[in-house]
Amino acid sequence: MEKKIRVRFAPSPTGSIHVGNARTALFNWLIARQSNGEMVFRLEDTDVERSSLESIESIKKDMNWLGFDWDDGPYLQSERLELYRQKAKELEESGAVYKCFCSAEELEAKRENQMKEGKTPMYDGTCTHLTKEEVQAKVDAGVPFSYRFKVTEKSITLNDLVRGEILFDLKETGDFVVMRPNGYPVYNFSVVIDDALMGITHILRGEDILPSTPKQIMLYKALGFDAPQFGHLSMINGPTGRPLHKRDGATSLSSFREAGYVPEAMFNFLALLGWSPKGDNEILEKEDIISSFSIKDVSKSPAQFNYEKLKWMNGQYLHKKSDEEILDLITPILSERYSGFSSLADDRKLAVAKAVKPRVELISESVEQARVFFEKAEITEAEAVEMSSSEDYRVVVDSFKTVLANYSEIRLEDQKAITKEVQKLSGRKGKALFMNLRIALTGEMHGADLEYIFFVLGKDEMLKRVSQ
RNA sequence: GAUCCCAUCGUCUAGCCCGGUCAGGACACUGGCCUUUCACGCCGGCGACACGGGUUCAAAUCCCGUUGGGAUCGCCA
Repeated sequence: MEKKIRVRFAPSPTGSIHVGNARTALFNWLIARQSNGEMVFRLEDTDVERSSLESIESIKKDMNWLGFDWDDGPYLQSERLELYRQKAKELEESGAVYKCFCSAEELEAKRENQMKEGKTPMYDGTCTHLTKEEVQAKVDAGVPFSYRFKVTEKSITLNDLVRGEILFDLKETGDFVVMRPNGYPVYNFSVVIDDALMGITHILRGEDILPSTPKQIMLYKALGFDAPQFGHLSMINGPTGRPLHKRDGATSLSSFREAGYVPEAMFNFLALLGWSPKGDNEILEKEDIISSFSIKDVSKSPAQFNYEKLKWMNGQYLHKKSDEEILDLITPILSERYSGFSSLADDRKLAVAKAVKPRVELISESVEQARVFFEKAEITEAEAVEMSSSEDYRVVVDSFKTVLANYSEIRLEDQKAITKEVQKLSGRKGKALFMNLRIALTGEMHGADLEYIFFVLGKDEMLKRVSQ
């Protein structure tokens, strides 16, 4: 029987989740959920300088928002330091790693030199040749040291889940550090130990770490562990076609949440970033994505983050929502922006939601789309200006006032009858009737259905507006 | 410089493994329909196999090369 799939999401808590990481997390989560597997949540906080508690909270919040859950963790690497140190000692005993006394400055200088000479920068092996006595002497003298892994293999083959077989030439790979002098492990070391000990079977991650995968494979071997299955996902490009960068606009998950994107849309969009479903339909429910996702259908080439399409997709999800759901979403933003919103009766508020729904792709756009219900715009459009000074306009408005006098309360279904009466009284119909009414009431030539405008504005407000 | 990855409409992609369909879909753009306006929706249009060789009756698909883009080479992750 196949071993149960166990994946992990292991961000470093150095800020809010980036969409690229979110996509990676999603793919891992998907293969776990579709196979009754497990998800481990681990925080790679070995970089003391950049890690923060706030970041951890914001990551959890983002994950919850998207609907990712985990079965194990969160683990903090900073709490497992003893483990890494112990493993480093074991490797030293087996001869897989050795103490390196070179200082950061020396190494930096050497590296620059190698670059200048056009050579591949790699460790020159200075400390490999130290005798036991020399090592002991330096340790006694208190010279700080790191542990370096001795690369003996000439090449490594990786069978990548998305890229197939890859052969790495290790001739130019120098011995690399696994433990820093301060006792903290380097990424390559702690991931391997944690992934192995936590029983991770599949690792889907960005292709930016593809080049360090052979190092990790060597570490697995040296430590006596079986390596998991790796799958390297392509990078995500920004609108310029270059890797997505902060200057391209929003890149953190939280910024999308704050901009009014709904999690279903984000989830769907992220899934399509490199993966494509079998059929023609791209709007997919979470359950559909879970059941149909396959790592085999993941693209090898980079995907560009298409903000336009995300927005469209968000609109698709918004349009599918009930009026009540839309009302819940727009209430905070509209009550803040328009003082009149809160005092509206519930059925009027719902009418606003109904009117706004098909016209927005982003909840934030409801401010603009609902404006008509709270403010009359100045008539600026040339054609509107022209119409509003016509004889038709005066006649329609006068008739409208007359008809309105017979009403006290306006119900949603009254609009038809009212306009019918205005038509009879004014003798105007079609555009001359409806467009003039619209302009008189809203100041604009386009916007929500008159039905909703009549209902939400009510008699008094309409009278006020047409007299302006 | 070295190692590795990638290459189909403007963008994301299907098709490639097992050569033969007008190279299919989505966003964007655009024409029309629906609608008392706009929006939504529906129907259509525009638009791509990076280049060069080879194999073959036939190549987006198989092979070789070229070019272009990207990642990495760290005591960051």
